[in-house]
Amino acid sequence: MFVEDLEDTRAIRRNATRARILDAAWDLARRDGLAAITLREIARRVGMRAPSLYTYFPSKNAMYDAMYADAARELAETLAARPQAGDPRETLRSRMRLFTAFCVADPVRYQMIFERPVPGFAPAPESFQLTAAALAGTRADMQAVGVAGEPALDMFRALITGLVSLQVANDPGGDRWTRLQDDAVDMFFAHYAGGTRSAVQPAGETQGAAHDHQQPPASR
Amino acid sequence: MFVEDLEDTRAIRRNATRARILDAAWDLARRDGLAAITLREIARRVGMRAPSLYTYFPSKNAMYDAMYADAARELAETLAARPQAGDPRETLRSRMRLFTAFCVADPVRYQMIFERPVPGFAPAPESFQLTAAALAGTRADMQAVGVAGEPALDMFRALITGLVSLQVANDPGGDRWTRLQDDAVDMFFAHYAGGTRSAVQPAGETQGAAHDHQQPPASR
DNA sequence: GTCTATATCCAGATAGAC
DNA sequence: GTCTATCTGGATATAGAC
Repeated sequence: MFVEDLEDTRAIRRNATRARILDAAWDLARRDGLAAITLREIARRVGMRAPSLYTYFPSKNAMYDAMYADAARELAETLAARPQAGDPRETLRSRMRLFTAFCVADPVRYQMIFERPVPGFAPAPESFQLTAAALAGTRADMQAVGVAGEPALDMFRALITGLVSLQVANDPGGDRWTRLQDDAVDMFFAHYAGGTRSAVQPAGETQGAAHDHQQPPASR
Repeated sequence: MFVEDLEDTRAIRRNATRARILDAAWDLARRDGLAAITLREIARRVGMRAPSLYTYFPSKNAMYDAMYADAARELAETLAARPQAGDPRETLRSRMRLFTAFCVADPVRYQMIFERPVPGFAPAPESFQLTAAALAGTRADMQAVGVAGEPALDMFRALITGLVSLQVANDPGGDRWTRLQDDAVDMFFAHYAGGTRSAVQPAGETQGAAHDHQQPPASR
C-alpha cells in the first residue's frame, strides 16, 4: 500500500512536471510558431537544462504528440459542452459557434489540429481519432436538421473553414469573418434545406458516407 | 555599344542562372516543404556549391522573396487571362474557376502566397501588391454582378478559401471540394443577389471598402 | 532526476585563393 | 564566378557524474 502510494505520488508529480513543460512549449509556440520551438528554450522556461526534458519525453516529436493530444482533447471537450437546443438548427448553430470560438481563441492550437505546421511531424493515430469524432458530431447534427449527403457536409465544412481561416489570417483578435457565421448558416440552409425547416434532400448526391477518405494528417 | 551588348548578355545569363536556381528551389520545396529547403541542396541540384548562390541572391530570405514574386506574378497572369464573358455572373464564375485551379495545381505555391509557411519570412511589400490586385479584380466582378458590400465579398472569399483549403489538405489531386464550387456560387447568389440576376443590396452593411485592413503577410 | 559535458549533425553566411 | 575552408551558431540526443 505504502509503496503504491509512493508510486502514485511520484506519478502525480511527474505528470505535473510534464504539464508544466507542455505549458511552456505552448507559450513558446504562440510566440514563435510551432515549428520554431526549441528544447533549450522550453527547458529554460521551466528552470531546467535541455537534456533533462528527456526524462519526461523521449523525443521532441513525442512532445509535439502530447501537444496535439492536448489540443484535440480540448476541442472534444469544447464541442461536448454544446447545449442540446430544442431546435436542431439551433443545435447546429451552437456547435458551429463553439467551434469558431475555439479556433480563433488560440490560432496556434488551431494550426496544430488542422494544418501541418511542423515539417516531419504527424500526430499519432490515437490522437487523430479525437478530431474525427468532432466531424461525426457535425454529421449527426446535420442529419437532425434534415440535410443529408456528403456534399452538403463538405460544403458546410468549407464555409466554416473559410471563415475561420480568413479570420485567423487577416483579422486576428477581431470578428470580421466570425460575425458572418450566422448569415453563412442561413445561406447554407436556404440552399440545402429548402429555406424552410423541413427535411429536404440536397441538390447533388445520395445519402450516406460514400467516400470520406479523410487523411490522417492535416485534415479538417 | 559593344560594351552595352556585353552587359546585356551578361545580365541575360545571370537571370537565366537565377531562374535555374529558383526552379531547383521550387522543386525542393514541393518535395520537402518551403521551410525545409536548404542552400546546400539547392546548390547541389544546379551543380554548384552553396556559397556560389550568394553571387545570385544576397541571402536565403532574398531567395524566398524571389519565389514569392514568382508565385504572385503567376497568379496575376492567371487571373488576367480570365475570359470576359457577356454575363457578369459567368465572368465571376470563370475568375473563381481559374483561381481554384491555380491553387490546387501547386499547393506549395498556394501556401507561399496565402499562408506563412516560412517562420521569420514575410514577403516584400512590392510583391505583396500583386496579390492585392487579384482581390481588387474580384471586387470589381462582384459589383458588376450587383452584389455590393464588404461583408458579401468577405463571405465569397470565405467560401472559395474554404473549398480550396479543404481540397488541398484532404484530397490533394482530387476534386471532392472543387467540384462544389459552382454549387457554392449558386448558393451565394441566391442569398446575396436575391436569386435573380438583378442588382440587390446585400443583407448586412453599406457599400464601399470600409475597413479592408488586409495584413501584408499571410492574407487572402 | 538533474546536471555537465559532449557527440553528431546541419544550417546560413563569410574570407580569400584561383 | 566558383571554389575550398571556415566561422558561428543552433539543433537533437546521449553518457555518465552526482
